[in-house]
Amino acid sequence: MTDAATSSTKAPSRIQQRNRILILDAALEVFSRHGYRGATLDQIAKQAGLSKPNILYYFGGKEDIHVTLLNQLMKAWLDPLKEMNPNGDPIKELLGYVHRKLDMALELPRESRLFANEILQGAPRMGPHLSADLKPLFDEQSRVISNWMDAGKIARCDPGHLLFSIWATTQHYADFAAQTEVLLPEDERRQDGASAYLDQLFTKLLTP
Amino acid sequence: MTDAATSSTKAPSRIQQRNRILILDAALEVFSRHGYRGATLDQIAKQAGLSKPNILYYFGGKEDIHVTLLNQLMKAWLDPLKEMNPNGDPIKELLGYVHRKLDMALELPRESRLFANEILQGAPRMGPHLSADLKPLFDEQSRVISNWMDAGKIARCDPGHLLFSIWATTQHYADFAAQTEVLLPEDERRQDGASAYLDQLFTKLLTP
DNA sequence: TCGTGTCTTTACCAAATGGTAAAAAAGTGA
DNA sequence: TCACTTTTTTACCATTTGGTAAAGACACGA
Repeated sequence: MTDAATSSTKAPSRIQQRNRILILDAALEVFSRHGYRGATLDQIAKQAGLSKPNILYYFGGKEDIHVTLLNQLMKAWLDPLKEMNPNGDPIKELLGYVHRKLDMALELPRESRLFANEILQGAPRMGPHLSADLKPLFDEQSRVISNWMDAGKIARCDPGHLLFSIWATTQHYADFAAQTEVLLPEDERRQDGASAYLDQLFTKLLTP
Repeated sequence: MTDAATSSTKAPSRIQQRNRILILDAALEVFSRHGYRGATLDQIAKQAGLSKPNILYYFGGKEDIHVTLLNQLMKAWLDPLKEMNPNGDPIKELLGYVHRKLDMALELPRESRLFANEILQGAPRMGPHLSADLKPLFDEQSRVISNWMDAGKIARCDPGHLLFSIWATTQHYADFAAQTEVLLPEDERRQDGASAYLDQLFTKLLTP
């Protein structure tokens, strides 16, 4: 057999599991910093502590690794949005989403940067995913928000742009960390600062 | 003389001016899409309609082109922030800044993406600039905003995070355009949508 | 302990990449 | 027109990059 990556046949061995995780973790680090074209297999190999040919034993190639990461990412990206409950308290639901997103950005900055890099480059490998997976969910949740507004439970605003602004403000703390770290003195950089501010921002917007 | 880029001696010829602009414009296109490492001189040369050695006649190298772009960018980036007038009407001044930033993002998306790429990668070439140029201005304007709050002219909130959220929401429309273009149907993608929404968002936040 | 399949390394490639040398071409002023 | 400078092209080069072939090393059940 030439490729351990083909999950077609049988269960992966202990070593396979460990090394695939090692590789994906290293690749996440490198891709999220340099983008697809800027990343090299040698960097990934070094970061993973494996040789380059060994990496190509587990994955079909550079693109294969990148695609695998992007697929994993898409799931983690959509889940918090799905958790919004149409029957819950609207403001609580939306603020809950804001905080979930912020926590994700702060805890998984590499994933956030990987996503940002892909979109920055025009989403060459994730365009289809966006249309097929994100778009329907986006439309659905936009309608949920719209209904809340129709019911007078939250102030009226554009639901789409509302979601954009939630994404923008939360992911900013991961994607632009290099900037915020320069601008905010270390003692002001605690999570609660951002958390409290975003709470205030969106509470004021949504309160009727 | 070996390098037309050395502005040391005398005024640049018509051809020099034209070609340097051609190259920088092409480089902006390529760097903003692929980041520093992902961009190649061949791409830039092709985009500029010049040969690679010809490009290296005008610039010392890949890094030189990139640094030149980054320096130009920093100026354009700081100017809108400088325009905030401490003696003007606070809400008007801040909303004005929001709109200036949004206009910039929509009119100069490549510049915005170049900046985003650089920060995403950890600001390896712009860190010093951030500390030396952006930080003082950031601190100064934070203080101006703080004073407005002390005077009771706008609602109290964290000035630093306020600026972050302005940057995040406005630049989102440039940096994540590939995403918004998928999510928003063409007829809803007009600038006024974003403009009106951001106006509402920050007006509500700042109104005491 | 042996054999069979799994994993890793060594030694390579062809193409791409940033960059250079030097000659040819094109301007330019007298 | 001629000398002189500026600009562009052609022909390279060393290194890096994604990827492969094949031989070794290793694990593990019989």
